Amino acid sequence: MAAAFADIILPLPLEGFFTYSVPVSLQGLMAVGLRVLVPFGNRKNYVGLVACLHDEQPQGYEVKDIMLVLDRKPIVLPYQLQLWKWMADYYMSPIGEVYKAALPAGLKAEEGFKPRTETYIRLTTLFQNEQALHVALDMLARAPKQQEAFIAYLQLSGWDSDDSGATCVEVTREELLNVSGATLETVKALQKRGLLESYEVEVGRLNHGGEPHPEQIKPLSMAQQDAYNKLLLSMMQRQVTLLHGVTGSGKTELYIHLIQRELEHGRQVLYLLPEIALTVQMMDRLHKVFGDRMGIYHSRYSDAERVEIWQKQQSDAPYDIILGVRSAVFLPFRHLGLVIVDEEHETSFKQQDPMPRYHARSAAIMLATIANREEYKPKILLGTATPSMETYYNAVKGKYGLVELTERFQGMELPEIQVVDIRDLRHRKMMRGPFSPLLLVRVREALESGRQAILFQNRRGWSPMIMCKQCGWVPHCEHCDVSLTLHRTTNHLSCHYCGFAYSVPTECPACGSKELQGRGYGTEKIEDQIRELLPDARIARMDLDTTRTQHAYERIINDFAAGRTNLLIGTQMISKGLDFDRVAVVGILDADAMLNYPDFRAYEHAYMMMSQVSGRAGRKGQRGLVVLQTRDPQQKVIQHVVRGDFKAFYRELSDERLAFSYPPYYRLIYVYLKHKSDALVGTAGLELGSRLRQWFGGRVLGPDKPAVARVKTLCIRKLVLKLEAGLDISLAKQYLRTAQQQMMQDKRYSSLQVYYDVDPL
DNA sequence: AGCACGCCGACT
DNA sequence: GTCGGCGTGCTC
Repeated sequence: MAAAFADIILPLPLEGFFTYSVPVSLQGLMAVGLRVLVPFGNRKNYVGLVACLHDEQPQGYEVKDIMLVLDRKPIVLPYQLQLWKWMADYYMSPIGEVYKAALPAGLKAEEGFKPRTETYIRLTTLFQNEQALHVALDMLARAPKQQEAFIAYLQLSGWDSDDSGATCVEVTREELLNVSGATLETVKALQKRGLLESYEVEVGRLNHGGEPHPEQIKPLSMAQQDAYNKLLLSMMQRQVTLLHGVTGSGKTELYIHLIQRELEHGRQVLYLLPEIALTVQMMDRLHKVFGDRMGIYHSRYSDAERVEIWQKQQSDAPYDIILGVRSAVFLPFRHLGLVIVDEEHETSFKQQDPMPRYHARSAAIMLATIANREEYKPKILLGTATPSMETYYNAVKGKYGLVELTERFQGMELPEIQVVDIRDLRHRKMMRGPFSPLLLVRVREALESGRQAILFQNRRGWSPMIMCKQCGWVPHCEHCDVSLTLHRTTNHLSCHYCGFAYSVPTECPACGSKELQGRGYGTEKIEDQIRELLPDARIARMDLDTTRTQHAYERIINDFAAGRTNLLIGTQMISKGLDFDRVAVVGILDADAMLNYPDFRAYEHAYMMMSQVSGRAGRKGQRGLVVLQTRDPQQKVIQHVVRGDFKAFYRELSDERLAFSYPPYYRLIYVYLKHKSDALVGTAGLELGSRLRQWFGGRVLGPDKPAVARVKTLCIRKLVLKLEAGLDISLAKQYLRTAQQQMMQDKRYSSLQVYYDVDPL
């Protein structure tokens, strides 16, 4: 009965499984979903995952033995493996890459993870009596810092002279340091004197206290209650429902009621949020309601914490709710009832750089389709104020249910949007740098009346390029075909594609001129210029550069939310699901940059970004204002944003998408070729193109050089495949793979990289 | 992805 | 004559 061979998934970018033999001694321990240690190559060992057990003797190579079985019970459930396989197949990515993305690193490492410990401080036994303590305090008379810290310890521990000291409260070292203001050195000195000693206690990283307070669930407004009823009805009829609610309509409150309902039925909830929107604000709000029944799965948390969540979800007492980012779809659920994908339109739900390039929304729908099939089919709720084209299309066609919330909670009004023609103003010399007079006046008014303002410029750095005034020379990256962005705060030029930093030249290497000037505006320059115009403003800037460190992001948000800063400048980071109460004015400085982006999604993304950032304006009591600066006020996307008319925008854009064969009417697959040699990647592109045209005919576009044709010293070609609805997509992918394999048999292409982006954003 | 093997340049 | 550059090919 016991199987002799096991197909193993290894954390490598290699296609398929690797077959190992199961030594007799391990045969009783084997099961699908366990981790095993296996040898690979000459000297490497890897932690792999058992995908399949069988008795089929592999041919053509010598099979190696599994060395060790690392788990008693499977850490990956059968339905999860099924999800992995779907993902590998659908997104054309090796299953090893899916394995790498799915499991936290600690579970793939050879040495297990170490439990975290906390350092505690206590009195040594010698000093656990009143008399000894007096001696101790006398001893410290000439060491005031130590005495202070010692007394602080006694207070914290609740040491009472009536008491023997045995019932003291335990004190962590960190707590002592925080409360007493003493340094680590001082405490160590006390240990050296033999007064205090430290000890380690293992701590769970989870369960930070706080009981559920179901009474805190707020009652729904009339409009919300109506939507709630419709949601329940829709979710009975359809697997996926879209909740289309304007910003500030109180979608979160609806989610809370739905989550509560799932918990009452004994089912689990997965609440997915985009990376950036998963803020302390949102975590606090849900934690207040659901307490320890909710766990958080976040990339800003340490890997060890993610390992613990994974293990807890495997245990008999898992979290009922997981609030998490994209990768939380990989967590094990035993009785999933509902997946909420909040801010459904957010592009960060699609993984871009390391493979697999998966979309968490699609993965969640697949997850619900295959998980717990026999008892209950989980439901999916997609929530947003600006649905993606794909989702809205599915809702309009009736594939998804659709529930709308059209009014803001408590009758708050949507902001007024004023369009400003900056081309005209520039002609009349009325612009102050990047700011129109209207914007400046309104921002100044807002700040003077104790309210706040946000300036949105979707470009970080000082200026996106510098140019020689004499000869027009522009510095480019050595590794990528892009101009370098000037960063003045750190005084360097930076490539936003590979991250490489260069020093700023003092003179033009082409003509020797010393006049190099920045062209265009990034957030740094905006900050600098507004500081000059509004010297009293308390300004904060939020972009990739100011949020590099651990808590910088939270600090900036909290400072602004609390009013410690009153003018926030930022990139698209500031448009995402943040609630502020005092924002009177939002300025969109350069709408055209977004609209002119060379990509079929440019209008969709521009509409989303502009409406989302506008939604930050105006909350309690006062209607907000958005100043939208553009060179083309009649531009149709801008007009739709001004009217806040998503449906009209959708109709118009979807007509265009149909006419030009783009999603949601057609599926896209991008094929990328990369190689050091531009000539080689050029011929490879042409060859693959003609091979693909044999199968797909006119559905193939390219090869083309993408806008940035070289990244990290690799030259790139891109082919686009447009597949109409109803075409057998898995067959199409088979053709793709076959064409690639056939071409790669040519030895010239052996070091050519080929990869795919299915459903690109 | 690693890692080894292998074939050409500048060093003790 | 050797050390080491990274091109090529393989890993159950």
